[in-house]
Amino acid sequence: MKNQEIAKIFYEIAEYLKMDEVAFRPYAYQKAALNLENLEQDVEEIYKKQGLKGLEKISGVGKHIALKIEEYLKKGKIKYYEKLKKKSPVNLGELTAVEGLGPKKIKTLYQKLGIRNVKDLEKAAKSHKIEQLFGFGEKTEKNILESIEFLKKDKGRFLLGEILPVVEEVYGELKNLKQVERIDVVGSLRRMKETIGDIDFLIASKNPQKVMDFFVSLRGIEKVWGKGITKASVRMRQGFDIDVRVVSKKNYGAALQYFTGSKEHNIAVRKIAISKRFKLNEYGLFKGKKMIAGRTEKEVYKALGMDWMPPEIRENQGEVEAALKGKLPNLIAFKDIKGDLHCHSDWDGGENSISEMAQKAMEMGYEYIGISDHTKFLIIERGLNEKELSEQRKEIDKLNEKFKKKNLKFRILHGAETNILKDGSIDIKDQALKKLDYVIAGIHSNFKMSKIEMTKRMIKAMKNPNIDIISHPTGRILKRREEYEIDFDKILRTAKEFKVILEINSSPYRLDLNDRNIRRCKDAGVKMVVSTDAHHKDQMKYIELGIAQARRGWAEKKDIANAYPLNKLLKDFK
DNA sequence: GCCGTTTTCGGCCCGACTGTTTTCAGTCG
Repeated sequence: MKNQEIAKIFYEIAEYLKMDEVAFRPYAYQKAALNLENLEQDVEEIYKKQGLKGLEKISGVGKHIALKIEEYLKKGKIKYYEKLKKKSPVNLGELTAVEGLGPKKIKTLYQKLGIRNVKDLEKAAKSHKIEQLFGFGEKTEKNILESIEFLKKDKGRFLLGEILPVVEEVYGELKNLKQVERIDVVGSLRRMKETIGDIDFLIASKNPQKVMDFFVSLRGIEKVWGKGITKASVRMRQGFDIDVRVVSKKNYGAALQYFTGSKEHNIAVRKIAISKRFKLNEYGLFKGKKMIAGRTEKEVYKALGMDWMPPEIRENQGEVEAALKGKLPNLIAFKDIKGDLHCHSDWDGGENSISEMAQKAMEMGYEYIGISDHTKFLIIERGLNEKELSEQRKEIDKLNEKFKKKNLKFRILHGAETNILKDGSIDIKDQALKKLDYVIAGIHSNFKMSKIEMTKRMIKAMKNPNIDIISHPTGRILKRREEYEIDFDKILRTAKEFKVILEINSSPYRLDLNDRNIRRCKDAGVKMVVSTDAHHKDQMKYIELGIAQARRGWAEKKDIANAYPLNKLLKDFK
């Protein structure tokens, strides 16, 4: 599927146009990119079946952009984009990721200092060439260096949500090969880590050579690092590597266990094997030369006196001990989720109407959806004021009335994602908050406060008797922005005392709370909610990412508020 | 460059914050 690739190019075109101070056109490209990104159908399929007319039906795509999509599908590149790139040959993806750098500053840096990428940027900053530029200064230079340091830490890792669609595609193609008896995603992807270094597949086959030949001929491969009889490694066009390993069926379970990891988990498990005078490797569990387990993962763990455990918790964080004692947690799963409580509608500039969002929620098998649009402080997101909230209520009541008449067991809850202002107050009056079914509060401004001030600010908001949920509690953006400074233990104590629920935000760019904080939350007895923060109905599918992090944090059904049926949930809300 | 219960032109989300340029451009959300 080329949707993401084309979207990425359109985003870059938008940035190039902004560099040249072109008005409005950048936003047209951005909008087209957003809609392509969230499109469920393959844009290539649409083009094959309906041609240019079909492309133009995509929201935000008109005649000219449709032609550019066609050009990419036919020739693999877009002339217009190549021309822009030639004019300013800078690595936009890299440079815009640096905090404080936008198209204008990037343009100046290129024109005055010839800076094309982060490497050039770092060199210039370290030799204090940047602070001398007009419009730049000492602080900007320092911030640039700090931001580069942060980006370096995450280098080479990709977001789980970015990679999953590619994985599904490759998985599907390999699975269809008749020589493939079994195939699994292994490694950190099977463990659903928030960022992924590379993609690993394990395959069972009697004819490894055939599988290898097929694998290295897949579409989208840029370079083959190595190809042997049972092992191959390639670089994909999108910049990450895929490794494939083929084993025979009788070793499959042991290999699955071995390649899933984590390394720390495997070391702990192997120590147990040694203590029982066994040897564990990727081919099986051995007593002397005799293989005593290896066909399935379960068999391997069982032979070691352990229960099988979900991949998400294999991080040597106590799961080995729990598995030995038969005390593994019963992890939350998608089937337990009854509704999504953080969804935006077109009232605040989201893509879909309340009714469309509700429809999607029903399709997902939910009992309820919570509409929680931004409130007035966030002007850019068309935040709602008190009056608009009460108008929105009327629309929601009407829709609920309709569902009742149709005997549908489904309900829309009226919430809001309010803003925690600098002093900890909420941007909506208490009177209006009381009328909502529930209230979310989140920090969307002033991220760089001292730890003490930030903790005070958050706690003040949590003590507001109308606040039920804190959204994206640590404020991080993966690979982009660090968490703000906050005393998380104090936050947990306050959450417990004032019965505030903390959100696990499922956006692929946030995943906030993260796995470790989820575990802390659970251990502190604080309730959580898994939400998507969807600004488009198709983003509701990201719930899987949030659930995966919840599982990594050992969360069970009882820990997750939106695993509760509606009546119990409403009782818990203030 | 897109879009249309003000439809083929004329709009298109805009205020706060930061750092630096002493009056505001650029970035962020």
